[in-house]
Amino acid sequence: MDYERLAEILFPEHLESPEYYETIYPLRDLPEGAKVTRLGPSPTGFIHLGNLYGAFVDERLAHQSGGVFFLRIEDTDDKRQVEGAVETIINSLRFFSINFDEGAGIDGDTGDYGDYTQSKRGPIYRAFAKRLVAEGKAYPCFLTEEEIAEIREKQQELKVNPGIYGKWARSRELTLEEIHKKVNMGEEFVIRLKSDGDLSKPEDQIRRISVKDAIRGELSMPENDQDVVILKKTGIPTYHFAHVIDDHLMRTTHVVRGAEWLPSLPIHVELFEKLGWEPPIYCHTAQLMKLDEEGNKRNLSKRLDPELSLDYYRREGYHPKAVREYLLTILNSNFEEWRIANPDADVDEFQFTLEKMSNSGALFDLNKLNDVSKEVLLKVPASEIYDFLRAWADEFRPDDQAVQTMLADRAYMERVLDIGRNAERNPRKDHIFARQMMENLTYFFDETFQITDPMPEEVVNAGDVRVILEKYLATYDHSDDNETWFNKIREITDELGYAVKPKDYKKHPEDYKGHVGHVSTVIRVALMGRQQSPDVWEIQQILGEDRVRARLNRYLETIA
RNA sequence: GGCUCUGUGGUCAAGCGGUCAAGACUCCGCCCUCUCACGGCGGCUACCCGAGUUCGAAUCUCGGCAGAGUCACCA
Repeated sequence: MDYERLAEILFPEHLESPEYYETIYPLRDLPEGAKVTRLGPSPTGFIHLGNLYGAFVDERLAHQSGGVFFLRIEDTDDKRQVEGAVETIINSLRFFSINFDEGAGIDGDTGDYGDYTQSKRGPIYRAFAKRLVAEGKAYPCFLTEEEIAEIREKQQELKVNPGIYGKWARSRELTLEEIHKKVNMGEEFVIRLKSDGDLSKPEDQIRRISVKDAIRGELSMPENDQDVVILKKTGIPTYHFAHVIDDHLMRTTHVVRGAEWLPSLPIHVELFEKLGWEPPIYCHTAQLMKLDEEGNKRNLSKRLDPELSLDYYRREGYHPKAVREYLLTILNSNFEEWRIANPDADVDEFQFTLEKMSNSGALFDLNKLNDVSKEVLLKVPASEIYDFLRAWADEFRPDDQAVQTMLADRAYMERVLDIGRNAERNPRKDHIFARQMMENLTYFFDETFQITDPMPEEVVNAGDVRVILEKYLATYDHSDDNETWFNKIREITDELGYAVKPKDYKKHPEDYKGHVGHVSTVIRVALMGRQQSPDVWEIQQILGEDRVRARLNRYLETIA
């Protein structure tokens, strides 16, 4: 067979030579050890936690080593394009401080290794496919869908591996004349890799490939024997071919991708071999899992788990720093240790390593995220939290009157946010995510203040609610310091026959109507509408004297 | 079904032939305390199973089992 001739028949258009592309995309001039990584999302615009997890690995690898992190849009599947998706991807990741150095972008591409959108790289793929055909390493296949289905049925009957390979690859047998004729008649075809693999041999004679994965170590699996499609009948490459061509030409050093790609690794290895290139270092990450209804672990799925989309966390109002730190705790097992030793260090100072990555899929743990978030937010100044809440509210709650009024007075809100946080020891860790914070803090604002909790039973039974509030109001002096203020409560407590020390009450409940905690709770409920809150004195200082008196009076009126 | 990956408490995980098998989160109890939170102390709960190698196995080998992934002109 004259393969050169075949290549001309199949690719009659003018194409640059492979050597041309090698020249215009030279090796990158980067310092020793610098890593080049890439994110290759399909442009559906949908990003979930798993994508973020992977993107984070790419980003750290590149930026920790002084390398390059670029965005390549993998839109070779023409069926699922979504308008504005690229922009969404970039913005979503930027929100979490994951920024690209080059690649497809909003204002066109930046970087010298473009085009960064696969659908625009047609001639490049075709040039290399043509070369493969000319060397007898790839061939046109005219099998129709129906014929392939028949082959599969037959294979099932015979209980052999399905697919187009070896003797099943009928188009391999076609002569140049037959092909030429079919092409002239306008028959459609795909280009398939002509695999050298043979898995029908006795097991001990099957060649195994061995790949060193940066996360998983030595990987060993049977070689590829499938004549996979590299160019679809539309002339567009499949993922396998695009990956090999692009990552070679874009000089990617580390390919970070999910473990679901592991089974197709032999295909990629053979492709690199046939093209005569050195493959990049593969880093197959474990997949984030989720517990399904039956209690089984399962991969995160974009179709089944919309609540795990990045948008969910943005809507709830998780701070990006919190999500970032949480991800790091499941990404690198030694991160938590490091964080305890370096409580105030910037996350980026942590040396992320592939070796410390887990091979098994982690279950997403909301409890842990919340805990991490509390710690993270404690370190974020109130003014910054305010900015964050403001942005969150404007994006997700623009018409929510309650939320908007709570944020109207910046200085006031900042004081509210800081309550109990500046204690020299054991500061409060109340803040987790925006929605939770806003719901938590409603009692600071007259517009959203509501009495939701009942008065304590002990006091109600004794009929002392009114007298406690009246005495409290009578002795209230807004300028009292915390200690003076509480001593007054102790006096009222004692006068009315309640225990000043809760312990006394617990020891001899028959001697008292209740204890100082119950008395304070009456004030809490009247003032905050809740039985639980941070320090009352501190809250009062923020509310201001007028508001405090007004709320107490209003409560007395309602029970009059 | 073939191939591949994974298997330590409820969750995430240290561990690399000798440990009373770390730690974090959750849960429970106690302490601190005017409530809640914070903090402190303590507790429950784990090496998938079975052989083998070895003086000794969570760690090495083999065989099961379980979960996950993948077998497209999708990525």
